[in-house]
Amino acid sequence: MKISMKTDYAFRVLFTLVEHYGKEPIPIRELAQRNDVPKRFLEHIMLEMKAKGWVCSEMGKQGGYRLAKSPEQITAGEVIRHFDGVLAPIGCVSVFGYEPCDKEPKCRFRRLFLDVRNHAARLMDRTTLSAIFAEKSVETDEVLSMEFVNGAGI
Amino acid sequence: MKISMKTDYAFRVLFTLVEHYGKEPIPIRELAQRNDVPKRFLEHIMLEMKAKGWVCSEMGKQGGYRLAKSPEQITAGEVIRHFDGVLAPIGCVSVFGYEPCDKEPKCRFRRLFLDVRNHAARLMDRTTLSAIFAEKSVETDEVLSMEFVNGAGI
DNA sequence: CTAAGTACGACCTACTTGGTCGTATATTAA
DNA sequence: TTAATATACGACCAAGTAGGTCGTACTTAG
Repeated sequence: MKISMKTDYAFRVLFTLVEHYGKEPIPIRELAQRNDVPKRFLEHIMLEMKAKGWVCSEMGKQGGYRLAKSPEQITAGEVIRHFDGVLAPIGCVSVFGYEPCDKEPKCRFRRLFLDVRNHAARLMDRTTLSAIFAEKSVETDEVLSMEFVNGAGI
Repeated sequence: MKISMKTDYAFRVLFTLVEHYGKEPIPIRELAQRNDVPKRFLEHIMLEMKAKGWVCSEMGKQGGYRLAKSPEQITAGEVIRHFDGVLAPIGCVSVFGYEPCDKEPKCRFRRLFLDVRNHAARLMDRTTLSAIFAEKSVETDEVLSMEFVNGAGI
């Protein structure tokens, strides 16, 4: 269930670009340094993001990357779905990667997994980069202790 | 985000055992056949489930597996968490596998991922085998079309 | 004793993750 | 015009995981 490093790196860099939205392009070298991402690896990630239309590039000296659309137009859902694929726990509750369920037992989970998936999808797809950016970090301790009370450790 | 084959297989077999709860033990051979699971692979899965206390075994001829507790006492959450590990999308929102976040950008996601994780955890941990078993399969078409309208394909 | 079970560690293959490297191409400042 | 600094992009690669298979020892009913 964990998100991949690619998604993680992509988000880090996107935030730097959000912060810098409207200004001059930032070279990969700097994006990599500031976010502690391996530079050569980041090259590939940037190309993917460019193909997705989230960022655009300028070549040559003084070149680099900038956001291609406003931060309100990029959702967390898009990014995660691109780098980590389909979010649904099992195929038969996925819309994108739908696979009919032959096995009866599998289908018993539809309701449960569908709930999980729908909630995740709704949240992820409604949350834009600017919304996340504007948000304050949650206090770690508060959240953890709350969960321990519930006993619902994951 | 997909669940592993192990989890899938485990659930299939658990349901067969739920159906047969209170009767004579079922040999792996039959569990494998009925649920279309590779027999030799299932052996390992059954051992893990036995170690978890979900099933118990009887050796020798006429032996096999049966449920070790009542279907109300086994939750979907336990099973998934055992076979697929921590459910949290990122470390810093996990209670079990907590890892402090050094990177600022990562923390921006706390609220979003925490919501997703908490909802998933609550659902999974509250849903017992008997609850899933009692439930009717949802109509496939209904659900899919609903989702297409929302445009929230995952 | 034998047939039919479980128990369990060793092994294996294909795929995925998380990268690195070389090199071609574009842009600009001197 | 050339050196410096960018992006572009395919090839490669090491380690880990997923999803198994196999051999074999042990257990029990009939």
